[in-house]
Amino acid sequence: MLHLYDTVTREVRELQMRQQGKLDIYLCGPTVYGPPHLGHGRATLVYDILRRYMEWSGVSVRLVSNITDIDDKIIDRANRENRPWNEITHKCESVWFDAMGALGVLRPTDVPHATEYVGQMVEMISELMSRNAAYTTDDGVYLDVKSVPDYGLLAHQSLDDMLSGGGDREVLGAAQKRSAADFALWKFSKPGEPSWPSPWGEGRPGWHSECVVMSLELLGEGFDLHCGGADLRFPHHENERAQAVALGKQFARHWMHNGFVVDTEGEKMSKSLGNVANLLDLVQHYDPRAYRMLLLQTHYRSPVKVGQDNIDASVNALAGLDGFADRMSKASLPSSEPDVETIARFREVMDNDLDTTGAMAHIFDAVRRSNIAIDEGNGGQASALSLAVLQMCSALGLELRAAAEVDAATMQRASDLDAARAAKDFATADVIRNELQAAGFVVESTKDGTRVRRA
RNA sequence: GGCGACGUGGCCGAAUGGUUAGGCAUGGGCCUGCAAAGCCCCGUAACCGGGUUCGAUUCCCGGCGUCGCCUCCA
Repeated sequence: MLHLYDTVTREVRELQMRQQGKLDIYLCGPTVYGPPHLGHGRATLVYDILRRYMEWSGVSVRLVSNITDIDDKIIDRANRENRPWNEITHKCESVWFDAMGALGVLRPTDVPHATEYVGQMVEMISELMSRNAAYTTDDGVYLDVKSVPDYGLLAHQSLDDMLSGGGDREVLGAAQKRSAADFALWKFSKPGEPSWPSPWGEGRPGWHSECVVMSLELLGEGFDLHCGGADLRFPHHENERAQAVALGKQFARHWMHNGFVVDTEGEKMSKSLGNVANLLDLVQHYDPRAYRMLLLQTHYRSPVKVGQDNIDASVNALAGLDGFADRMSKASLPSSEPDVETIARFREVMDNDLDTTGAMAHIFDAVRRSNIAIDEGNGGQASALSLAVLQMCSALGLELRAAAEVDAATMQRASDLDAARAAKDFATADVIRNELQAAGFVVESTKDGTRVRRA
């Protein structure tokens, strides 16, 4: 049984499912107005790991993750570049899914777009109006947060405390708001801006309204888990929840938030600080699995520093694992089942708040035990352990790669090398090895012959 | 100002009131004709000051430092 830290209760507790064996998750997706950055990558990777682990555990997962394809930022960019706004959103969405594909992130089971749910959003806002929880101003429709008694549940701060602070922050929106914490449900459009009809005037939905409508629409009341980056905890998730409460509806029953990606100085990467690193660069310059590896070796709630050293270490660790997969695939081991105890222990570790760092330690341990078994000629043990390793990695979305088959000519040179060694003609053997290495191969001579693979 | 997190060996990064995290890097060894791969070993880690305790990196208090949230943000 998976136990997860819950942002509301601030404790690790069992993740309960409305329906046994079925997990319904809502993950806040991207606003498509620019390229994905490392932070987006972390969030999607963390929940991809959760999803894969649950599915591997036999749970059927429905993962709804939206695309916010109407937003002020999109309009700003369209104006700036003098392009149609939906050309930008289409382009960015396709870049997004390409990047996620490269990272090995499974496509969500549902990808609702905000623009497809505007009608339902208008209905929801009408309901809020009729319940006296919303009001109009010159520039839009706002939720009256005073109508939500436990507003601040996720922020862990009372409304008064939140309003008293803030320092140098500017309260955005209308001066006409009843309270500074009130937020826009509907924004009236200016001429030329994309807009939809509503009883209050032409406009577009507010960000917080999209997710509450789409999550309730697709998953229904009291769905199992709502997740996203820690920066969405407040105000976004707080405000989604506030709307649901004001509607008299039960919202998510468990809240999960992942930690930030920080730069080498330890500061959060954010667009406003300008220290974001583009995810596309990472995916292009490194084995994309390295990012998953790095995240697996960090707890999902801790900040993670992504830098050259870190990525390099992950690349090297991955190379070790791939080398192991390669060794096992060529060792002609007897067939067997994955080692039961090793798998059981893995579950135990993972069920404790997705302890992937512990799980990785456990996997490395199984690799070592498997290597020892093969060195000792215990093929059955080696096979059971290596199958367990592959299964555990796969449960985390980490696909190990045995080296690709090499061409026949190279295989012939490897045989030549072995022949030379057998004849104790080491000079020739060294020449052949140098030749193969120069051609970019890793050459490993063992009792069972020489293994050649691409570096 | 309010709320919260964190400060671990060269780097990254966990758990934990007392006995090995793990990865990467470095060094030594075994194996090997030499390599590579694999395995083994070493590293005398816990920001500072008090306190609780037989015993604290782990709990409490205080300090210092870093970071996050308090309506752009994964």
